[in-house]
Amino acid sequence: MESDTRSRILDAAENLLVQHGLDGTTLRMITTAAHANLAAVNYHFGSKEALIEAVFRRRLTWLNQQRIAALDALETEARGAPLKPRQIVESFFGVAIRMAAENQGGRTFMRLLGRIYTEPSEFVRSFLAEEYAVVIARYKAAFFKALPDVPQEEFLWRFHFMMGALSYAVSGPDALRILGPIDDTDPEALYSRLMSFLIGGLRAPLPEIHSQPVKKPRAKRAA
Amino acid sequence: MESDTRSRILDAAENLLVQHGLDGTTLRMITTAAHANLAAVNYHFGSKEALIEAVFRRRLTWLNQQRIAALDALETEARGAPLKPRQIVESFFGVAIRMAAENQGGRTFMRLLGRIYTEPSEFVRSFLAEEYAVVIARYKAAFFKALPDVPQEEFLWRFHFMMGALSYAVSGPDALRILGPIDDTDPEALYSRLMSFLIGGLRAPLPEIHSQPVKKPRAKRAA
DNA sequence: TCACCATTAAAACGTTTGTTTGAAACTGAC
DNA sequence: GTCAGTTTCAAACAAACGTTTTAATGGTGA
Repeated sequence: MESDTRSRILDAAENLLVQHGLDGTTLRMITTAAHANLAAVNYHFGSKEALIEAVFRRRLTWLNQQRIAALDALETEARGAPLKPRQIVESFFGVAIRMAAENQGGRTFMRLLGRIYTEPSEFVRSFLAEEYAVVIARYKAAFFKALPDVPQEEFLWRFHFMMGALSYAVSGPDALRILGPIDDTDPEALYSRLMSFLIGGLRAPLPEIHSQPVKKPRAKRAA
Repeated sequence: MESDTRSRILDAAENLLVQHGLDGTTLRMITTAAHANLAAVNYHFGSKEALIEAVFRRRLTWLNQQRIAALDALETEARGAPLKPRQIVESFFGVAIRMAAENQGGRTFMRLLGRIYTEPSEFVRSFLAEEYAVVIARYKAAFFKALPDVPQEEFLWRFHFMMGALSYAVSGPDALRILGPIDDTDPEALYSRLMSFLIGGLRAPLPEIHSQPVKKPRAKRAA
């Protein structure tokens, strides 16, 4: 019988981590919220770091599997033909947005993931890189096949920018309050808005890089 | 004579905060790095929170003043005519990117700012909102004048997405390593890349929001 | 030289941190 | 009912935290 104390702790930790950060969240806060004993964390997970890793792995593995499955489906349907850039972007970011929209837990996790992504903590990056490795490779390949004339580097940068936009998109009402009163209660609208923005950014004309010789004098459409 | 212990502490804190976060950075780490006594922080700033606030205010006020000055210059030149959306975006984000490109301190600060922006800590948001209030109002107005048919809400969301992209753009090599080896040593190239992306996202067709009645059945160019 | 002020220094303050301990409580199998 | 194995519990651990205190230091004007 899978102890449900374990998952109560995971849920509580997820909620508190997104609210107070990695170091700001204490084991006592977590165990109190989970109605568990303080020692339960070290018993079930071994250490605080191990708990944090478990919080991320629990949903991130599933998320990236969904992404790969989505890409598989697209590629099967395409029968070897290159995918449209829009399809690729939608499958990658759509899974994330959908996860954030479906239930409160997914929403919390996506916020947490967006926050953690830029955290330079070494133990975080080690398992993040591990979790992302295969999915990034797959999407990189799909993209290069779709747009062979767009330099890999250019795509990676845009992908990176898109991750930033996604992170802020799910960051919750806290960050938004700085800009003034905005309604963020409609996940469907958020999905549409973010997708428009991402596709627009992705298809923007390639920049002219002045630091090194540019092949074509005129900027051209990327997609 | 302005104590230079004070500014040594500010510099050290800036560097350590971006690396370890707000709670992960201790006063002992800061004072050691600044070659100052532990008590110096409480003497010069009063508390750890006050120090953090000083770290942000030192550069953020200047940054937003630059933004307002840039907008002033544009509007003077336009003589009452609406600005181009591209000009507005370039003046807002260009200042930031330029700050990150000019020296190591500016680069560190922009990374720190991008990280802190989504932090739901109350004391952080209170002075962040205060610092951003006027500049946001000015840019909101300029934008509404430039694109009167684009709903305010739509613009705010896109602005928010753009902030996310900027945050990740300056987030440094740490986050990038997840995507694989990318060269981020060229600030000029980064500027061009981000600008292309932002303008592309900004000018994307308005999304169709299905949750509520949409005025126009066909998506139209936002700019 | 003296007194005055701002700054630095070392030491200690009470809390809180993650972790460990050893006993108690519970579980299912025989 | 007993016993092994798992899980929970209260209590304590050393270490590190932000802050405070008190004394020493260094320079400036009278």
